Amino acid sequence: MITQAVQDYLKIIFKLANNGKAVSTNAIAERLQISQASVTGMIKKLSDLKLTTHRPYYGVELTQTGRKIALEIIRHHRLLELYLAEALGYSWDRVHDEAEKLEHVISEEFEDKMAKILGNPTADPHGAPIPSKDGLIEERTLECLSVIDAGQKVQVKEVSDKDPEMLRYLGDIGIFPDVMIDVMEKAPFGGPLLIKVAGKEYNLGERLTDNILVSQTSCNH
Amino acid sequence: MITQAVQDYLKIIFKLANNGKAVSTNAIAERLQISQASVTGMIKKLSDLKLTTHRPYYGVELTQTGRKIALEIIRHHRLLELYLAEALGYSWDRVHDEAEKLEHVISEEFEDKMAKILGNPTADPHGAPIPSKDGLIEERTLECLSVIDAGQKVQVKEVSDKDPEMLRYLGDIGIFPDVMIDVMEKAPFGGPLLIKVAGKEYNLGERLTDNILVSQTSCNH
DNA sequence: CACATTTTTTAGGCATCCCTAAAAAAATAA
DNA sequence: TTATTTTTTTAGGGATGCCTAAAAAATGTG
Repeated sequence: MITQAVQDYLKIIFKLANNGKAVSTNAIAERLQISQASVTGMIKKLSDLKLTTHRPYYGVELTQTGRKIALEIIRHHRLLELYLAEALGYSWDRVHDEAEKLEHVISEEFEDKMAKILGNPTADPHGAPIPSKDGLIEERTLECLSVIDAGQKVQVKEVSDKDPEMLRYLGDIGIFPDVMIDVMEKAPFGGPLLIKVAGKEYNLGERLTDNILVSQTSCNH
Repeated sequence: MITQAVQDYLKIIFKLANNGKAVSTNAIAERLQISQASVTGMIKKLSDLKLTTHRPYYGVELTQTGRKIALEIIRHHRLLELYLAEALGYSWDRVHDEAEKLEHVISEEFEDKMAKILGNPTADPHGAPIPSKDGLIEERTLECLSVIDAGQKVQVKEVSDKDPEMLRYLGDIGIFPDVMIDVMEKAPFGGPLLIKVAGKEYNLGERLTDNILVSQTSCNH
């Protein structure tokens, strides 16, 4: 039985793995805010279910099946975020928590109907790619705004959906996916970044710029 | 903590109580398809939580708080059914199962947004009344179509949402809430009812007519 | 290499909510 | 009233998924 807990583990393992790296049980525990011992137990179960492989003191990796399920949940989540924003009028800082609960219970039919109504979208309101129905996800190599040098012009591709307060601020200053940003100045030692968006200048701290993913090649979306 | 199991118990107790009658643990067990012993245990817990009162061998009743929660869940369910039908294009035989899962996880905000989009509706696609936000539900005294005598003209008010196959058949022959039905003949001993809907005649068995609620005073809806 | 630190696992428990089987209480019938 | 039947409860367990505390394995340091 694929319980909600199992789904959450698979999802987090997928996200932490990034490009297929093995994930420490430690990292999983921290992301899920549970004890390390609990993770050990669950990982054993997941591996019995052939959803993960585990080499102790090395890390956890998803199997083909585990990855498929993870992507299904992520598809649910991101479609839901977009649907909540578009169809129900949610502000983009409130979609994450609602989607987090709904993603585990909606049916295939619900998923398909949302996708159809939204025109088979490829990105959620925060710019994150929506996996396709058959488990493919766009791989992109984006950079944090925090590592961009002064004088560069970049395009916002994605922002973190975790912190509602941050999202509200970003919305206030007009930072959304696809928006162009001029990096004017960069203070040393992780100091703030002076940027220009839509003609206005702002100083952004590192906690913010770490959560904004951009591409320098302003490839058209 | 109001778990999903608790919500399900409260909802079923409310439905079985009908007009505030005490409900046997037995009846709850049957409706929830679980053992009687399990119900006894849960009822003890619900009563500890002050959500029900229980007099052994007499029955279970909801407290004020228990009733409030039950109506909240029922409101969620019925709003969801209507939303799924109206906004997502679900057929009316498929909304129940989906709503059954979603009702436990949607937020107040989701509830409010659906209600607003739907124009604060008062009935779900099967005609069942939607409780108001503050926990009031329309009380009506309807009759089963199965008890109506030949020669009567009645208005459909509500049909059971439990059996998808039945709903598809009812839809096929044009029986929906608000539709008028002429009862032409009534065979004795629970025999079929000959009815006329929209100019066409059909023989309906008791299993069907027991699940169609009508009013004789064709009060305008 | 031996010791300390970090990371992970094992051991033992707890809460929830379900189960079966047996006992007890109430209702019904002879 | 006594026996039978029905209904409900008690007793004892199981699965899931979390916990803390202690043990074990790997890694880093002098």
